[in-house]
Amino acid sequence: MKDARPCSIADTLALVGEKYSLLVLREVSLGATRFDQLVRNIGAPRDVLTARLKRLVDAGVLKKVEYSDRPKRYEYRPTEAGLELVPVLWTLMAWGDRHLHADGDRPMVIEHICGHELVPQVVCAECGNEVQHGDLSAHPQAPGWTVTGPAAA
Amino acid sequence: MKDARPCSIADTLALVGEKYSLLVLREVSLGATRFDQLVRNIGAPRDVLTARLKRLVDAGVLKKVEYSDRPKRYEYRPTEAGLELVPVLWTLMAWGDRHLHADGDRPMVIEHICGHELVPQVVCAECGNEVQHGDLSAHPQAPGWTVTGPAAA
DNA sequence: TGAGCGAGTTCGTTCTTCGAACTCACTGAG
DNA sequence: CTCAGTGAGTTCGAAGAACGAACTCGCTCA
Repeated sequence: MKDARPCSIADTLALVGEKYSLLVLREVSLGATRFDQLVRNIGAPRDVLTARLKRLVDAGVLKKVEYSDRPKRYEYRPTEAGLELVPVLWTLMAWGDRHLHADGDRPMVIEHICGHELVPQVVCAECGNEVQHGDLSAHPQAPGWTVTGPAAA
Repeated sequence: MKDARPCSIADTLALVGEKYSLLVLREVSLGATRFDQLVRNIGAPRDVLTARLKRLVDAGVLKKVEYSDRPKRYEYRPTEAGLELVPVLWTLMAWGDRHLHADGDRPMVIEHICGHELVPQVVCAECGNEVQHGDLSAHPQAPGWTVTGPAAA
């Protein structure tokens, strides 16, 4: 990572891309907000989880909310910024369902309020069309980039 | 990760969630497909990159394409499955631009074919509405899940 | 009085990562 | 022909992170 390109993808992954971080977000977004629930549901070592939670709180992705005075107890809830990251999880889930559980035995199904099973799709907010790889062009704003142009499959 | 919940998010992250893997996908999707380009642009140690590339090829996210016989040289290109993962990158980038570069000095801008700057949005493929956290409900299909229901901010 | 719980902390071992140096198969210049 | 250079890795020792079991601390309830 020494002399890497400046990049918001890399910056975001530096925050939430460590092992377990996105699984923490999955859990808190589903309502499992307490330390021992997270340990159980994610299967992470307690000390690692402690470190991840601290990082996510410091970054403003999670916030600690006191749910008991005496003894002081806190639960972890997603912030607005954290919730904005949740769609990434559904997109990853859909990819995993498609490519890693092609047999159809998906571990979980998400239902959208419209009544259908959620199939997340990434669209351009401006024109509403699905984002296709070939429809994009990169415009570096910072030094360090020499883009060859999107590659074909 | 011992006794974790069965989950396509976790499964997907086990494949592409290791350090550098998604940055490899960023590079190859932008056309930097060769080993030394990846080393330079990502800043990863060469041996780690070797391991990541092998994993991504084995998983069917990348494929090796020979571009020179004598000496044998291969480049790494995204497969169809790999390209399906790319929208995740733009979503992460947008989050980073919004929350980590709030001052506006974004390292890169992506332009959509519609002429506007790309602002990716995750929608329900069925009804076309933006996916809001509160509009979803989880339906576990496998044992190991006890969902409390979506949490509020 | 004493078991139990939630939320961590501690600690020794094991697994990864790091980065510099090295290898191997060539190519192209002198 | 020789020799510097290049691309794509491999090797290796040191440093750092993850693992998991055990322990602590504050408190509650029987």
